[in-house]
Amino acid sequence: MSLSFGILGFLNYGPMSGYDLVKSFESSLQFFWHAQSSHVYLELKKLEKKGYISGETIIQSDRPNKRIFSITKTGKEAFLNWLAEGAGDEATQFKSAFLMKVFFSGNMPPAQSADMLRQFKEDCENYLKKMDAAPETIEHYGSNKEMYQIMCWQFTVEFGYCFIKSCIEWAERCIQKLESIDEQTAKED
Amino acid sequence: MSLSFGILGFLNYGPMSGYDLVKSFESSLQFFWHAQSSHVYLELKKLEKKGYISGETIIQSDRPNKRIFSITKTGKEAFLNWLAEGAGDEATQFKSAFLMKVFFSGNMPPAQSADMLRQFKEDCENYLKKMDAAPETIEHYGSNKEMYQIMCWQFTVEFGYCFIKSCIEWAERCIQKLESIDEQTAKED
DNA sequence: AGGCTCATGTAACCGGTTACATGATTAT
DNA sequence: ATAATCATGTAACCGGTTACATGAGCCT
Repeated sequence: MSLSFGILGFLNYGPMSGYDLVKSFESSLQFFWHAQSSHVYLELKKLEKKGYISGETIIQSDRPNKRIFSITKTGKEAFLNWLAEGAGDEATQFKSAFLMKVFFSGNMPPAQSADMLRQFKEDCENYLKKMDAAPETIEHYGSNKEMYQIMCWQFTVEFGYCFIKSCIEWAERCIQKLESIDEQTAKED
Repeated sequence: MSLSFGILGFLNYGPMSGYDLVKSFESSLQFFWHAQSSHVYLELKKLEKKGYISGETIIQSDRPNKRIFSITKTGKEAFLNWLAEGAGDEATQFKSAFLMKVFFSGNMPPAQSADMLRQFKEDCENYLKKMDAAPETIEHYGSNKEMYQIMCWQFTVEFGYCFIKSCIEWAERCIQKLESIDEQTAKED
């Protein structure tokens, strides 16, 4: 469901091909929504059937032909309705197989749990570095409307940034606690 | 996939029925993994077929009969292997339809975006309250082993706590920014 | 010659959700 | 009476993933 609204959202900025959409997802939403190209094309078909978008084939001589999709009036309405609905309870709910692993990690030696968390921390740090590499989203803006648009994008970036940072801090605290009980256990033996 | 490992994890603590499992999920993992009862029963069937668990029917006179499941040797192995695998890259990856909405919220008036975030903040605060209501997980522990087990559970609780708190702070910052541009826009008119 | 970008798809599968069905006992 | 708890499932569906297929042009 959400992928289709993501597609509508991008097409609302302007017409583009399935290929372009995949790129757009990769370069912006990828932090909290990964889109497989196969899935995008499938969803485009469904959206076209529903009349939310309309596709136009463009014949190219030097490159493969492509289909450019535009959002229709009904599509725009559906998208705007989805936005206006606001955040449901899914907002506070988030699934994580990793946390489930942490929950059950009492079943392996503390040292191993600590290793897992160290790996997690490292992954987070690498993620942070990747984010720092491309910070130049806001630089200058013309109208207020444009600034507002960019601001909303920036909100999600900030969220990701804070999230990852708090993950690292959390992992550090956990590791420390695990190390201290590992020492205790060693003494007891 | 992950639900089945969650089931194995609980059964590794001791035998229980499908109904008990649903309760266990609700009372502990529910923050980051919600399990539908229908799904649990389906998964139990699959796990039994695989030989990871074995069920025994218990006839009750005063209540409906039930099936108590125990983890088998191969099941235990599978579970331990899953744990030992460590956190994959899914750990840093997290999906959120809500953040997608925020990303696209430049398409509705700033005041409406602010409302959405206020709602989100409120939901988070309610969640926090619910968490505070049941903090008495750690009280006293016998052995170190037991303490370690509880510690791992506590890690996930702490994660949830920090996560929600940082969500609230983030939302506050966003709302403030939105309010300031809303004032500006009002002046321009 | 080999790999990258552009470009679009199909088929099988799977994990999970929603809706529905049943029915006894126990507590209010 | 009525609601809640105990207890287990089936069927339809859906969103998403994985693997696979194709093929031309461009850059090194």
